[in-house]
Amino acid sequence: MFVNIRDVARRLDLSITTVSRALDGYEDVAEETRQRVVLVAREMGYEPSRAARQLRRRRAETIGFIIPTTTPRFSDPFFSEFLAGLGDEVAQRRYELLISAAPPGADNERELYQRWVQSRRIDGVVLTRMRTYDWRVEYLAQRAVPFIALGRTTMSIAHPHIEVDSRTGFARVVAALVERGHRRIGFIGASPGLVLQADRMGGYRDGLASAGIPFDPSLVAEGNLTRLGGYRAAPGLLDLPNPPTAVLGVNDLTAIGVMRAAHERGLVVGRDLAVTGYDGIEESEHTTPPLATLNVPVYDVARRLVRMLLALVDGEPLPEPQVLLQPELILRQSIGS
Amino acid sequence: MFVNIRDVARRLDLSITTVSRALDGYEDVAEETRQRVVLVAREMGYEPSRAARQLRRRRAETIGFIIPTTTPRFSDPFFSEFLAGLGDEVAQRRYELLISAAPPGADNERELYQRWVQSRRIDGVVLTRMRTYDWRVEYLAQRAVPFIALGRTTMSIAHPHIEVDSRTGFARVVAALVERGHRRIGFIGASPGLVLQADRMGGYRDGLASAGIPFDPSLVAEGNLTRLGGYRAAPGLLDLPNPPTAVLGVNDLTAIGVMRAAHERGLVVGRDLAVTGYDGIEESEHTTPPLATLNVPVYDVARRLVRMLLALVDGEPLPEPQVLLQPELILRQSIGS
DNA sequence: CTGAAAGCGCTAACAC
DNA sequence: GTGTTAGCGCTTTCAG
Repeated sequence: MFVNIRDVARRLDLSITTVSRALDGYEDVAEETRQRVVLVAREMGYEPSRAARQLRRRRAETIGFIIPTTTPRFSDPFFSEFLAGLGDEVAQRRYELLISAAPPGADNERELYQRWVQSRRIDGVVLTRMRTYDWRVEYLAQRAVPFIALGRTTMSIAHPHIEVDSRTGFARVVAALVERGHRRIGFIGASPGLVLQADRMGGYRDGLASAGIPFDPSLVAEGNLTRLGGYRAAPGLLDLPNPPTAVLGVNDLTAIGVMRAAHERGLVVGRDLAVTGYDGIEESEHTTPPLATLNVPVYDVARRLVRMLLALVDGEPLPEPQVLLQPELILRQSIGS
Repeated sequence: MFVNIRDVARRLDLSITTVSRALDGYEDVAEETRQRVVLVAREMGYEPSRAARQLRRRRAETIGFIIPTTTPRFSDPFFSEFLAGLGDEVAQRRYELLISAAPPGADNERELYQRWVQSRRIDGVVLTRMRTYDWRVEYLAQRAVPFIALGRTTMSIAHPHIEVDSRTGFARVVAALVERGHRRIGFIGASPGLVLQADRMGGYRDGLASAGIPFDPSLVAEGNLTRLGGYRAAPGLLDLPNPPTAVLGVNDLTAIGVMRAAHERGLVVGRDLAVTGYDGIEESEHTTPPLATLNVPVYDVARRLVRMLLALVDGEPLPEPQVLLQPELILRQSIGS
């Protein structure tokens, strides 16, 4: 049913070696032969068996990514865009992308990584949502499995990564709000084990400090990076006797949940309450009112991560193993005009 | 560096055959031996090489799915949830999910499918966004590659699928709107080559007919299933001298785009204009105001599709090869109260 | 119940 | 330039 290299060789009256090399573009094949081979192979619809090739080459030509999920359904658009970036870059390099999902820190997650590594299923891994102590970094480093991270960890092991400077970003958001007259500014964060929480909360506090506003712990609540998390955490701030006039969501989804809660209380976002997010997901542009946010070029970052990772897989040194990017501040109506 | 079956066999002083069979749970291995093998294998962190196993078994233990993308970034939350469902079910069966993205109908898309099939990279395929004439169905059927579709085609080849009865759903939405006094009801659809467009538009017309409202082509516009598409198509209806009082979006994203356009015109959705969507994505619950929609149990449908597909891969006949589900009508404030 | 041996389809030394 | 050959690591007859 399937055409294999032998069939092609037979048809051309050549050895399978020559066919293999011709198709892989080796130099030591006569140009004319190469062309004939390529032509016939295409005509016969020949495509090398991935399994055989992987076995022989001892390379999976595949990289892995595990989507962090809390509920069984993941639905953070951030990851949709991230996945698209990974997928496109991987495809262009003729690699493949293996995807799975697991709750961060669960046994399940660990088993998945181990299985992928042990079964030589993947040549490298992309990590996101880094944790302050992250066993993945330790495990992969120790096993010498190439990996690249979106964000750094606070661990002693240095690892290649791209970091978006959300700390500075959040400080800038606070400054923008202060400039508009806000003094009571709240923050709805994420799980404290995440580096992003430490960073963004840090930026929030930096911003307050710069403006000479004392930090008030009652204006801080914890969400879980989802709309629902923001929606549920919001009352803790909005129903305060002396509620904040502005709320920073740790990401766009959280902010969207806050907007909904505000709306239900009859508050007009952008007039009675300023709300901001982070990530710059497409949805932020279409909320009512449009959401002010810090935009991260997720798609491009994902592509760049893949390029870095594949260089590592090929054993090439990275010219710039640790990249720092600035998010772009996008002011929209959710903070008034 | 990696443990292979030989290492395990040597350590146990057994043949690799026995190890292989013990781990695969064959009956003809002494229970005591089996236990020893399992124990030592686990201890050594042994996991069979996927490539070798695939080569020998002549099975990839992988199914493929290509996300339909128009822009380089896909961001329809429908597919996030769909992917999560596929991924979870596949993982549970110890299969793998291979993902890529391509614009529907592009050469690129065809090449991807062909490559996957020819390189024996996958054992089966999941299809979505079926087209009225769909070459994929023809190609896969002819190659005897197992596949399962979300939605039917209008082609002569019968194929296993799960269909959500969006036609009846849209008719019910129209009925709900008519009941609320609407007579001028618009529809923003998708590309005419899609079965979903024919179905949902059909349901819209059925609904009008039942209510005795004549069909008015000027109340129909074409989007592209994205927020932006809805946003851009909306003016064609909203800026009419005699604009509709209700608009059906072919999916939730389209509807969200319409809501934004309405908002920009100073219309209050739910009071001045009724808007409805389709899919029941999480976002629909958090829009301002929350969006009335037809909910599809995407996650569960995806899991079920995988179960059906794996049965096909195993050569089992499907007890129910063609499934029809009803979407759930969720009335929210976007159509008033 | 266990082991020897063949071979999945390919790539890469190594010869010629 | 091209061909011969030896595996990659596993599963699966087939003997015993």
